[in-house]
Amino acid sequence: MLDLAVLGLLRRGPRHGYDLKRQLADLGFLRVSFGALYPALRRLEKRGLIVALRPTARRKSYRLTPAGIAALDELLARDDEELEEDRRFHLRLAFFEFIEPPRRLEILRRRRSKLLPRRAEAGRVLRRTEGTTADAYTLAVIRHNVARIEADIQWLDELIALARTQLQPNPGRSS
Amino acid sequence: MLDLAVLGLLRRGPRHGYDLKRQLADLGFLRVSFGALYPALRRLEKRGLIVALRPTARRKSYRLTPAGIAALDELLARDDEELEEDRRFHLRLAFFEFIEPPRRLEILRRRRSKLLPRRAEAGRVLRRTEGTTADAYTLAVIRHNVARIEADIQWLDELIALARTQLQPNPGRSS
DNA sequence: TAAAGCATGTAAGAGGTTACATGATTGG
DNA sequence: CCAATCATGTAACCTCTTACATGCTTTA
Repeated sequence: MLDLAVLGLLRRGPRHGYDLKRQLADLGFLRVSFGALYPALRRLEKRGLIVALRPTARRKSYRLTPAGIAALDELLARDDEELEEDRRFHLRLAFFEFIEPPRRLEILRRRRSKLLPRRAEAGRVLRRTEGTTADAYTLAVIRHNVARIEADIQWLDELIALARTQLQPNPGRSS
Repeated sequence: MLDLAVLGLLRRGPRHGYDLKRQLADLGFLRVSFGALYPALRRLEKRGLIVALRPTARRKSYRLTPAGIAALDELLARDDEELEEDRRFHLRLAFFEFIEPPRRLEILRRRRSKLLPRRAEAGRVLRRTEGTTADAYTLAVIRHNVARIEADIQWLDELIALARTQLQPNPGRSS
């Protein structure tokens, strides 16, 4: 999770630890402490996925190695996860620029197929709750859950359509 | 995090571990493994917050103790968190039925004040990206981020209005 | 009665948080 | 020059995931 985030950010260009933490927070859904970040950078460096640029200065910037790029590609392609589904998906989304169009389509479709049963379950919960004496507040929360999943599915449909056009931008012509 | 979720679910009535895992998954944003859940139950039992009902049967159901209710109240009231902001908020929302109306209003307003700078930052990212040669895809993702935060803020405003009416349901009368 | 699902649990290892320690740089 | 912020790092502790082990209950 953190590895994926760090490799993805470094793919955009060299960064130092302090800066990475800031950008991680800017993603909105991934905050991390220095006690997690610095050891993670050491691990990645030891595995040869990143290298420190100026080890002697005040700041220690890191750059992705070819092996790091390959590792990022592998992490972005993988999708067997059970836990942390939502976060991983949003993280992939943040780094979609580094994913090939055909793979994007796969990821979006898989995500859609995971949201469908959730919408069904959320709908069941809503119908079940509407029959009880739950207060207006609890109902609003449940309704919002349904609406949010619904909106996400619709948005996914738009992205899937867009991804399909990007698959063959100009049929009949080259480039 | 897990403690809060378990205590909240048990506040609705006695449950056993296997069932708790299912209901946790039904919340949509919190999946947990048995290797985390069962030790967590033991910890909570050792702290006197929950008690096992029928320790000899196949199923081991737990019930909240008065100390458990107090601990839940304390966890729901607390809001100093930096990490896991979004998840904790959604968890609180799921257990809003156990929070006093005045406290609800506090929580919603605090959440709102945390989303505002995020919207600002997301907007900056969008304007910055629109000026570059980013592909339609990346742009759609960024636009969606802005739209999602915007929708969340609007929804919060509705909930805040609702919470205010619940504060004094019938002004002028008692109960 | 065999298979599938229910249900609880433990051990090893990975990774995270919190708290602490340290020093450089910038702004008042 | 002093305070605040930038910046990196370590150690203790805790919790989670993964993998494994075990036994009960329902269904075909």
